[in-house]
Order: sequence, then C-alpha cells, then structure tokens
Amino acid sequence: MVLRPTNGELEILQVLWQYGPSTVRFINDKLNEAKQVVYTSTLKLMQLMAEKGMLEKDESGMKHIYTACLDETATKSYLLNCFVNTTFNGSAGKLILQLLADKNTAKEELEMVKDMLGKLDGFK
Amino acid sequence: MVLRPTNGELEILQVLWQYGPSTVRFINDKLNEAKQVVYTSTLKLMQLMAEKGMLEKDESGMKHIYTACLDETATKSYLLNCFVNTTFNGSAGKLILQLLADKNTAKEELEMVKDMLGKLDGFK
DNA sequence: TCAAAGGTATGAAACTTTTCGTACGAAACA
DNA sequence: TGTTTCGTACGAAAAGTTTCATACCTTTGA
Repeated sequence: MVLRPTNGELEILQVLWQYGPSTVRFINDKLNEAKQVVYTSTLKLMQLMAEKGMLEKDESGMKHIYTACLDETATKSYLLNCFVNTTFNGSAGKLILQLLADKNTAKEELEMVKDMLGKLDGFK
Repeated sequence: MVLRPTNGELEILQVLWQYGPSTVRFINDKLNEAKQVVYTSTLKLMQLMAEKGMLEKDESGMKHIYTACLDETATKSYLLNCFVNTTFNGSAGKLILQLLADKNTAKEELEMVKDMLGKLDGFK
C-alpha cells in the first residue's frame, strides 16, 4: 500500500523536502507566504501525517522537529502517474503535448527537455 | 471563476468527451467497466454537476441526455496547470523530465513528443 | 390489467480533508 | 514572582465529496 498525500499534506512535504527537518512554526511561516493558515491547523495536519507514517517526529526538545519519511522523487513520480491515468487516460505523451502546446510553458523549459531527449536517445 | 472538476466528476466528463451526449445508464455502464458504482450514485453526481453548470441536461425525453459543458482541452490544460503548480513548483520542465526518467513511459510516446518539439521549433 | 423493469428525484449518511477554538505546560523576562 | 509568549494536545466542527436507500413515475410485456 502506498501513502498518497493530499494537497494539504503535499504542501507541507514540499517545505520539508526543500528545507529539510523543520519545526511546525517554520513550516507554518513558509505556508503563510502563499496563503493564510492558522498555526494549529498546520500542527494538526502534521500530527496526523506523523500518525500515518508520512513524517517522523523528534520530541526530544520542546520544539518538535519533523522529518519527511516519503521520498520526494518517488512520491512525485507516483502522483504524476495517478494524474496521467485519471486525466490523460494513461498517455504521458498526450500530457506532454498538452504542456508543449500551452503558451505558458517557457522556452527555457523546452530547451531543457530537448537536451534530455537527446541524451535519452543514446540509451533507447 | 473556473469550474474545477473533482476526480469523480472527471471520470464522468471523460466518458462524455469520448462518446458525446449520453444517458446516465450509458455512463454508469462505462464506469462499471473499471469499478463498481451504483446507478443512483452516478445519477446523483451528474445531477449535481448539472446544477453546477458542468453538464447540460436534455429532459425532453424520459431518459435524460447529458452533455458536457466544459471543454476537454481547456479543462485538462487547467488541471494540468494546477498539478504542475502544486506538485512541481510550477516547473513544466521538471515534470517532463520526471516523466522521461520513468521507465514506464513508452518509447512511442517519446517519438510523438520529439516530433512535436521539432514542429514547435519553427515557431519559437 | 397487473407485474416487472427501468427511469428520475431526493434526503440522509458516510468518509475524507481541513480548519480552528480551547486547554494547558514550559520558557522568557520585567 | 507574576505575566506574557510560544509551544503541544485534543476535540469538535466545517466543508467537500461520494455513496446509497427509498419513493415514486413511466414503459413494457405477459
């Protein structure tokens, strides 16, 4: 069985992945840069995540330190896979074409992709 | 304001997009190919969607015919955009790289993408 | 004509996810 | 030593989504 983070949980994981083990206060501050969240809401969510095994909790000090148990790449890959299935009938190609057709996709990103494709050619 | 379909709603939309205007019975049958759903559950959801303005309902006959009001491409593009933002920090490139790194992404899909990139080069 | 089959309408319940108020303990400090 | 600040614990409520039982109407066919 796989742990499927919800959107709220994902927001917290993103902070942990980017900054490493953190306190609730730190994460709540980061979240508040984007939207208003009450401290205890963040706390509650993180406690639930710890119960589920998504986060690990160091209670030795007064301020508890939380660490992500889920691997960033594996989790994102899993979520991406689900998304491709539900939204693009499982076709990664269709998803990419949609992305490329979108004007908002920056030119630099396209270059990055082309480089990657070139390298992949060596293997496949 | 944008109408953001939930997963359940998306499943119904997918059928409508693929097969065109349909009855609840038809859609429920299609959904049941993948998982078990009770008829009235599908009905209820579609009624709610009609209220929200996602579906249009032709009640002239006994069997109501539902039509999708949301455009397939626009909706998928919107959902994709949300997903890129929440999961890949807004970087379409990162998402694509993740997809390409995944072994499950078939070779034919990569070819399709490369073709597309080639054509895009003409414009950008 | 009566029963069976197949529709819709509707309200309630179940579940999941998110939010927040309140209580209470520890630390900082005037 | 009091009081303010900052932390956790916990329960409940709100909100969103999904599921289903029930009622009732229309059509079909024996």
